[in-house]
Amino acid sequence: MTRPSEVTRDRIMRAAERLFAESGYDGTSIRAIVAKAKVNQAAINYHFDGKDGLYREVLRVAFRTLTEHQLAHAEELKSMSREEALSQFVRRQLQPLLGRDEYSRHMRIFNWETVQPTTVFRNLVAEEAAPFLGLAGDLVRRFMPDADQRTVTVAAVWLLGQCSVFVRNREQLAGPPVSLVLDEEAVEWLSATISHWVVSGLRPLHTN
Amino acid sequence: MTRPSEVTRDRIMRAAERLFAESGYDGTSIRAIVAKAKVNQAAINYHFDGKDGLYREVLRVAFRTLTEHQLAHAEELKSMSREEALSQFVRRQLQPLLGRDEYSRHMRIFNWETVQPTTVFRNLVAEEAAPFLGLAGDLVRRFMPDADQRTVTVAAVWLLGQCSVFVRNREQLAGPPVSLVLDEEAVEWLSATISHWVVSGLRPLHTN
DNA sequence: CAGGAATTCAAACGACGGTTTGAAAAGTGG
DNA sequence: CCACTTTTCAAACCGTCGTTTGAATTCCTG
Repeated sequence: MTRPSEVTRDRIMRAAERLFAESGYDGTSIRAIVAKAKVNQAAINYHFDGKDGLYREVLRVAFRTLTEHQLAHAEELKSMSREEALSQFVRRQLQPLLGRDEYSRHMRIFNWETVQPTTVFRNLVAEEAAPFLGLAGDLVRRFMPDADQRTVTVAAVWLLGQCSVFVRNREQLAGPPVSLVLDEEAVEWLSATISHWVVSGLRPLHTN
Repeated sequence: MTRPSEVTRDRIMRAAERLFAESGYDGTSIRAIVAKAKVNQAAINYHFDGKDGLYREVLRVAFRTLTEHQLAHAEELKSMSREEALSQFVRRQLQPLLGRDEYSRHMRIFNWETVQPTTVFRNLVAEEAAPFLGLAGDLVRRFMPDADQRTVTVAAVWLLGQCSVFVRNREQLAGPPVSLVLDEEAVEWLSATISHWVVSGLRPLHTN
């Protein structure tokens, strides 16, 4: 309702999103957040009911913007050929490799959750991951129209894994012994290569 | 050299390995370790020079046993057909899906490191991951003998990613909306399916 | 078995974590 | 402009953390 209180709330959210992405929940102290946001220490408890509530909120908006961002292009994919659609999907998945934008920050927050998910995160996944996984499922379904549901679901996870291994281990892959360069050209090549492997891998399943 | 001190050292190592795997470095307190190991609190500082030193040691043996476990079967793979070798490799990668054995504990410790690697871990990877990645590279090389080095390296990472997505997200995949069952039969089927996709994906690269 | 080194132990230390407090300041509506 | 609510603030509180300490105990060796 009131304006001035919203700006501190926003300052906290911005700082928290960056710090949580950088160091995770445990690795980020309230004092670090308020220092970056230049607000008083008690402001977090006042506006978010403590660190938990703040994290919950950060996680919530990250999840929302991410799925919206993906599902917004779901329609476009349907008008393409299955190969082109899958290629576009892979390209979008590898996008975080490029920069330190909002998208890659959100991905990084989720990465912190993969080892030992918060209850908050578990619920978000159970509720909101279904449409996203369904999108991936629809993509692979076009390559295996006669496959059973389990195969399609596994194929969807499998597809996501091929992209996420590069996104997740970006920083390690950049160093030795792999020393992967990650400029726009390289990411484009990577997208094309992976897409090709995926398409080739899926196609024989229903032609054999 | 002296015997009795070795048993407390070992008790600490066992407890620490389990707790670090469960909750990560930050999430595991020295007091929790000594409680589980039933030793005095100061024992960790005496035997390992503090929490850092203990973690370093746990990480070291985990890495060693893991790579030894993999490289021990590297020779066997060479006598198989490329398809069979790759299938065996995938099967081995998916092994942690089954139980809470030592192998999956070690994998879990490494998973904690993927988001923000410790210096200790970075060094271990830089030093000792090369042979393991080389093994994966050799496997895919047999499917693309004429490919350049970058393509082979990326293919090796790509291969590992297809397995690790299931290992890493095991617990989440077990719940909704995926609800993946993970008994021996299911893991066997998963290995076969992924192997098939990988083989089909790689093969056309040099036949086209 | 004595002597010294190695190991165990309970207790405390200092630092840092999230949260609470109560008063001051700023904003808002009549 | 005044009463009232909302928001900010500095300080302190309380718990947990990793580490240190110095004495007690156990172990090994000559």
